[in-house]
Amino acid sequence: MNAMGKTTNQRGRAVAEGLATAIHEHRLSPGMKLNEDEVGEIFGVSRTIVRSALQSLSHEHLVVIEPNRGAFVARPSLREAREVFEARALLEPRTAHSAATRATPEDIALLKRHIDEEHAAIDAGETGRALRLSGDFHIEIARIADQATIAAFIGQLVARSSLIIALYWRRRKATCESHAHHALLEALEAHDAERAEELMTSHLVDLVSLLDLTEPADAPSSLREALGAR
Amino acid sequence: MNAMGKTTNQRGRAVAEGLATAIHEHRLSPGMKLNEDEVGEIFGVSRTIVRSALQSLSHEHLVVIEPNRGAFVARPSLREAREVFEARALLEPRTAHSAATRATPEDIALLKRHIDEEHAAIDAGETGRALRLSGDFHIEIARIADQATIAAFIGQLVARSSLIIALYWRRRKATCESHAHHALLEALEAHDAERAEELMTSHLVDLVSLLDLTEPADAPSSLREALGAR
DNA sequence: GCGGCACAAATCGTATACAATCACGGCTAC
DNA sequence: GTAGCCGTGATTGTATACGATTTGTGCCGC
Repeated sequence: MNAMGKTTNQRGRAVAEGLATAIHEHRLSPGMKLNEDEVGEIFGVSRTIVRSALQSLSHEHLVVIEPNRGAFVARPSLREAREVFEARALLEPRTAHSAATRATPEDIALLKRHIDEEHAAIDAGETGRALRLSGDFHIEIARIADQATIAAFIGQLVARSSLIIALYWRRRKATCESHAHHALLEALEAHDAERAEELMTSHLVDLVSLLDLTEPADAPSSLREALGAR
Repeated sequence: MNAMGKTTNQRGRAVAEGLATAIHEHRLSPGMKLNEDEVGEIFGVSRTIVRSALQSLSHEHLVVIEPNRGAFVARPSLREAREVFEARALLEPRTAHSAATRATPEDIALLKRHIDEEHAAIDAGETGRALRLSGDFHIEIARIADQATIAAFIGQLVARSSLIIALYWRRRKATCESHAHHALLEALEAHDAERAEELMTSHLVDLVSLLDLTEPADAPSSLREALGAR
């Protein structure tokens, strides 16, 4: 998730990424409790490592740690949800602009493969994986823009978006945004920076429009489900 | 530092903030080694806590943890320095715009007090404290904009800017930016969002112009100084 | 005298043990 | 029958101990 070369904490990082991926793929739902012993046993590490991973994720707002109560998958509030997408609207269009001017043929090829994978996942009914790949597409664009700092922010926002989608998605239809990604790809390939910026803006608007950011997302029900689903 | 309600890790958070403040005030210089035992002894906590704090700071890019070597105060590269200010240029003007539309009389009063403190610190020759307050001014504006997510990003960028200033500041003259802060305050008070946005943009440009982002900041010399200064 | 190797000291990485806190159950009293 | 209390179990918070890795030093050979 973190774009920087954080070589530290080999194992802790692995656990954090494992959990993060599970969250991205909606296999861990918002509100779920993350028991330290249990997570440790699953990943074959000690609580020390798990603790480090959880704190790391807490710093990315994917996990909330309540003192003496434990770690839970975060449940972004309505307000937080709006803020995250406002931040994305501020960062990503400009980043797409930069990416369009810098994208190399290799970058384009990579993005193409990415979209193909996305389609394959959708066709295979792996909605979780499709969702994660969909997010990775945005992160990849940020990487192409060659702005590690902004890319890191976008990475975090995309990750949080996954939680927001889990909570506030209107209907259960699959990600219908692959067309938008394809259009973006074309703009990048043509080095049409203005168009890429506009496409990204409208893509994000579309995404938000698929969310229901008016009511506070049935708090208890989802929680019970999640806990019961273990 | 972190705008969110991170109630976790009471003590670890305290150590992290202690170290962060020291970094902001340039009492800890880039490259300095942060020995776990030593820090633990200073703050009266175990290595466990120190470790947690250091990892937290590493996540904010204020310290770099090299595997099996330890934690060091980060030394932002030239490239990273440019990126940080590009990110600020992307985030802060728009944030100042929002802040101008939302600022309450209380907010204005708070900012005024802030500027006064800043001046007082400068007059008293406490350049470290002045520098920190100068950064806090930007964070306060982000807070007024009422966008916690973006404010958190700006907070991190401001913190990193402190390290960048420590490394790349051209001459040793004190922060001459208080005038810019005053002008910003007036724009906010007048709810002149456009002007606030422009002022923030030019303020950041001015800031960068005071840095020397052309040469890679004498790496060894500064490091030796820092380590020797302990 | 200089380069390279081996050993020793220091420091980090991880696991484990213990203490503190919280959640849940049953119990009693009203 | 219900509300409140207390004990027990489970889970987190912190410290410490031990193993792994690195860095510095001294010795040996060249």
